[in-house]
Amino acid sequence: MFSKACEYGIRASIFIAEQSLLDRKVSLKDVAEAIESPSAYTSKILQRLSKSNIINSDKGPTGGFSMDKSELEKVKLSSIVYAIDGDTVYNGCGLGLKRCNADKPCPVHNQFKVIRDELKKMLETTTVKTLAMDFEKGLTFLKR
Amino acid sequence: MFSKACEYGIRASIFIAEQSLLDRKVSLKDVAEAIESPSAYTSKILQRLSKSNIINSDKGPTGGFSMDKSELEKVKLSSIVYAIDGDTVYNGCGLGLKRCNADKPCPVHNQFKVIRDELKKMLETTTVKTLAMDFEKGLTFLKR
DNA sequence: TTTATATTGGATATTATTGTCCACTATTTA
DNA sequence: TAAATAGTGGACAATAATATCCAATATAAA
Repeated sequence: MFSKACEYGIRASIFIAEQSLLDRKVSLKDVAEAIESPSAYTSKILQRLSKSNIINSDKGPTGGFSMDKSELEKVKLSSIVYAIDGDTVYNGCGLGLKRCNADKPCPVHNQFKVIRDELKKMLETTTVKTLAMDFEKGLTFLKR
Repeated sequence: MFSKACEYGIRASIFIAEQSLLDRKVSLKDVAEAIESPSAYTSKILQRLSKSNIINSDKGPTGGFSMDKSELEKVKLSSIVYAIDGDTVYNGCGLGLKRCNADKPCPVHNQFKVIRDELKKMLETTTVKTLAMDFEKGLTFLKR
C-alpha cells in the first residue's frame, strides 16, 4: 500500500506526537528504537517530514524532534503519506496505466475508485493526535 | 497497491480472456503488444499464471496462451493477485508490523481493516470474464 | 570560546524488483 | 524426419528502494 519509508514515517510521527503530548522532545535514536527502524534511514525520513513542516527538528544538545501540541489535531495521515509517497496512492492507476481516467478507464477503474476514495477519506479524516493518544494508552503498538 | 508484475498479470489475463472469448489463442508477442509490457518479463509472469492454472499455454506452432471459456467466470481477480503477489495485500499490516492483529494492533489497524476488507471483497467478486467483456466492447483500455 | 551533542547532507552500499538474453524443449507441418 | 514456431528456464543486467557511513553544521551549556 505504502512504501516502507512511508510506513516508518507514519510510525515515527505517531511516536513523536505522543511524546510531544507529554512535552518531551525525542532524539533520532529514541524514534528508531521506539518504532524499531534503521536509524540512519529514519533520519532521512524525518528530514522530509521536517521540510514538509509536519514535525520540528532542533539541532544541538537539548535538540531533537517534536510536534506542536496545538497543531496536532490538524495533522492528518494524508499529509504524511503525501510528504513521503506523493499522490500515487490517490491518483495512480490500479493497473499501472499512465493515463487512466473516467474517460479512458482501465478495466478496474471504477472498482478501484471506490476503494481509493474510501482510503482517501480515511487518511484525510484520521488525525495523528488520535492515533498518538491511543498509543499512549497502550491500546496500539508501533513495533514487532 | 500491487507489484508491477501483478499489474501486468491482471492486464494480460484480461486480454487473454477477451481473445479466448473470440476463440483465439494469443502469442507472447500479442500479449506484450496488447498491454504494452516488456515481453521477456511478461513471459515470466505468464509462466506463473500458467503454473497456477489460471491460463493455458501451448508450445510449438499454433501454440500460445488461452483460457477455458467455460471456466472464465470462475476466475476472480483475487486468484491472479494471489498467484503473483501472494497474500500480503490481505494480511500485511498497513504500517509494516510483522505481528499486527486485533489483539496487538498497529495504530491504524482498524481503519485499514475496513479498507482491506472492501478490497478483498472487490477482488473476490470481480471476474476476469466481466472485465474481458467490457474490454471487448471498447469500454475499457489495457495500455497507455 | 571550547566542548559535547544532535541533526544534516552527500556519498556509498545492499537488496529486491524489474527487465533482458539466449540456449533448450516441445510440437506442428511439410 | 527436417524445419519452423512458440513457450520454458536459467543466468545475467539495470533500476529503484532500502539502508549505511561519515564529515559538516548548528546549538546549548560549561
